Amino acid sequence: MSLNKPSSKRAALLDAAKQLLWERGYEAMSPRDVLDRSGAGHGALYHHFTGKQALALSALEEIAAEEMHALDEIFLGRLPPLQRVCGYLRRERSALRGCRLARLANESAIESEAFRQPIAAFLEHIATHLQACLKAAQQDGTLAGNLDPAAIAAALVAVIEGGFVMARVYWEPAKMRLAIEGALQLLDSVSTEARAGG
Amino acid sequence: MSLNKPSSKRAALLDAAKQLLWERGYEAMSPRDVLDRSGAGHGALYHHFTGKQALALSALEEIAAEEMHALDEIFLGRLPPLQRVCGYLRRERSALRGCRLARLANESAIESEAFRQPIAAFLEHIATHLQACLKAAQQDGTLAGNLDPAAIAAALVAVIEGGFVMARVYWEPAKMRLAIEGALQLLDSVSTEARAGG
DNA sequence: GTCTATAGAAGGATAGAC
DNA sequence: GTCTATCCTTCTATAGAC
Repeated sequence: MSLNKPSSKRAALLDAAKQLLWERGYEAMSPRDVLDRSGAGHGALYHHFTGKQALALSALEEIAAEEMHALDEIFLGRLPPLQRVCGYLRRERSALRGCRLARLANESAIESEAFRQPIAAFLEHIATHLQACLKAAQQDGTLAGNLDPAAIAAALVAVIEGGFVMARVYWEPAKMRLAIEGALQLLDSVSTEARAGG
Repeated sequence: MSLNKPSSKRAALLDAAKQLLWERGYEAMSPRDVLDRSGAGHGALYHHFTGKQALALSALEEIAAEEMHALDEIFLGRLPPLQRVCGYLRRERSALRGCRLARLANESAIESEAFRQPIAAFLEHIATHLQACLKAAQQDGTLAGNLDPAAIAAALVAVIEGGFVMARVYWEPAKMRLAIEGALQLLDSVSTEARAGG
């Protein structure tokens, strides 16, 4: 407690903001909510950050870093490229909670470049991984060569993000799984690998 | 002006609400905004509706009806089934504005069944049309028979909704088009029709 | 049916003590 | 660095006149 550790409340504020951004989004996250959950007082917030916006931005950047790191782990490994794609698509997700980053796509704050940046970087990170796998699959002959890897990667990212939207609109996680299943069937049809299950 | 038309402000309120729901979403749409835009006074709103929620719900239902009707027109006609699917996917959209209905997926109000209903009905309407086309295509032999129409339809809906999200996150309408292009390439690869341009 | 006046609560931030 | 006290604005709704 009396260790020489500066700003113990700063981390608590960031943690609370990260949770609330996922649960409620940016506009619906009030400074009061953050304070209650973090246990910090009003002063701490405005000492460490210029305001709600700056706090949210720092939180967003941490979230993006965490998620991109998690992605790297999924795409690591020596599996055949299309199986890595499949592994990403089948990844366990809490569909009803929505995408931790892209859930903010429809907030008015998204019109700010600074706010958009970490979210776009995250989507781009997914697309880059997918595209690399698709190219590798084309080179080793397991994926049809006439497809555009960038376009297919974008479509797959859209299936994931759209799947989150569907799960929430129907309030049924299975809807997201169904959409992903459809994407896998299409992908399977254009691949020449032995079927691995699905 | 002096015609015997009851509640002229009711329609104005609904119109304003329909616009604002698209532009800002539910929580960010304040009664004040609606009044300013509609030209109605405070009293008119609370006379015709019990409050903001009821107004938004009525507006949502009108929006869903309009959009479903527009869908019916797109899927009408005598084109081959896969070309109708293609026509829907290529439909002109204002990507940066987001989906008029599903843009509300991440508002906390979505947890209410009544709020969800018109939005889910809209997505279901799209999926139903798509699924019918895919089944027809399988029957006339232009689509691979091993695919599950329900899953493919869900995947295509997800591509559209996810495409909207991507366009807004990147603030680049082309991102949505790229995702749709990827879906079309996949669909094209599992169809046996002569290429119609892709 | 429509308006103005008003109200209680919450949002977001500043000032200044400790 | 952290807290409490305070401030102004906006949100959503009610009351009651016209």
